[in-house]
Amino acid sequence: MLDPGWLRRNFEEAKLRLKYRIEPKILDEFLDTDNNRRSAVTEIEALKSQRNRLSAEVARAKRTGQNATAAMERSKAVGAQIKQREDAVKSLDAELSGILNVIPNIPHESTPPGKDESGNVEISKWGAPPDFTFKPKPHWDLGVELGILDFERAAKIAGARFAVYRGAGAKLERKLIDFMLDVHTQEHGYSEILPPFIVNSNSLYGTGQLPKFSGDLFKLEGTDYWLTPTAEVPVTNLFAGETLSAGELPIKLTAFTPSFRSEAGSYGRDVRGIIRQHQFQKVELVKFALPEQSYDELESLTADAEDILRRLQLPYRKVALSAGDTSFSSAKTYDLEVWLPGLGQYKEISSCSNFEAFQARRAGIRFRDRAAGKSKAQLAHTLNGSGLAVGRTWLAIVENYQQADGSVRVPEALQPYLDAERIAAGGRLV
RNA sequence: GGAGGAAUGGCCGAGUGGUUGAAGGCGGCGGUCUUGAAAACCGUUGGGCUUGCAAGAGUCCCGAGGGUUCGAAUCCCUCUUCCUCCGCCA
Repeated sequence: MLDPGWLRRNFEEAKLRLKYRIEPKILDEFLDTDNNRRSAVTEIEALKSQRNRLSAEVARAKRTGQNATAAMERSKAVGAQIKQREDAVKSLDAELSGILNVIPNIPHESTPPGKDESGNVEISKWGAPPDFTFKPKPHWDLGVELGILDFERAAKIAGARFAVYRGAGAKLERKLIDFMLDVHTQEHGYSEILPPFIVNSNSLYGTGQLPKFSGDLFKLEGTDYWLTPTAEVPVTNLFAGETLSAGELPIKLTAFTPSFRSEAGSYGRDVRGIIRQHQFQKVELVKFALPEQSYDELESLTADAEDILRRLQLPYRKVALSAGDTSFSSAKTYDLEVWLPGLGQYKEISSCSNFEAFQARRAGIRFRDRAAGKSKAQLAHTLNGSGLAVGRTWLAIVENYQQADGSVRVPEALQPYLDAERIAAGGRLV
């Protein structure tokens, strides 16, 4: 959520900077509703002030044994007026937050202009797509042939967009999680969190998935529980409603969780293989930072995610998303895209964003800088990025490291984890 | 799942309808004293919103949301969380 006061005072600037993200009409609605609300609030507070004075008068009269009937009558009348106006304020409040809830974050000045992915800017490229002496297979063929991936049985027990990993395939997924967590905790200075995989509405509201994107989520029937769509939700909300001290920032957390997404509206997209699933595993990086340091922290967070790709020797590129392609709550986002030989294209494997105070304002994440003599709590900046999406890393390895004989070489960095050099026919680790 | 109990400011803890945004203590900050520190003493010490150039003024907040009342931290209802006991369970 944007700061309504800032939006009011910088209205024209906001309109300009949000031009790729939202209809200007919505911002006009904001201004109207905000004006109406504020005049209603001013009016109601004047009435309340009057009532408080009358109540004090009653108290004084009763204490000295005088008749208080007149003041009580007047106070009662004022009370009736307040009640009436309160309903108006309540509905204006609801209207205003309804509007604020659909206004996306203001793009950072370094975010490229553009209304969709055509405005994205490639920042860098690392590694080269492997040169195959044979026609590389997509993982949905190779994985099934190796017996490490089973879609048919997954469809039987759950449905489309689910996969069963078997043998070396299951172990590869599990060890990738270990590897990523180890690198982030031991080399990059993150603390590991194992959060609930189920969250409540309030948490989803705090990070911005609700109220606008409920259709993308799985809700547990008859409860206020939702399957978490990303570890961003439980981990960012870890400090919801808390005031941190400036000295402990930045706080760097990493978490493994499965992520559950309904993928409503993505029918026909990435239908083959495990690129887009209802459940996928992910190692997430989350940071809480001081406002003045958050853009440096975005660079280092992105570098931490890139480091996993480099250690696995997977070719990738780094892309700055355009204003229109950046997600709702983010002010700036880098996507890391890994090369997939089966698809013959780069595909998103990590999305690293700085949300500035957009999530912190909703979730109530503050910090206080006592040392600097500033005792007033300010909103922290929140950031996150995948470090990495495990399922997509799995398939990137299978496709990039495939051999002419149909086996898959294990990346050097993972060999100690898998205690093997190759995934051979029949899904055997050798 | 059943039966009880609890929730007050950074922390502990008073407060059962009328200057209580909230006693007292601890902690924090500033000061006096001291070569310095400690102790002692004095002072100070939450946040949101509205309004105002500002100083200030107003309003709301005692787990959350409703209600009763001229007036609610105090009374009533619903919910949440925590604790104890019983049941079940990895």
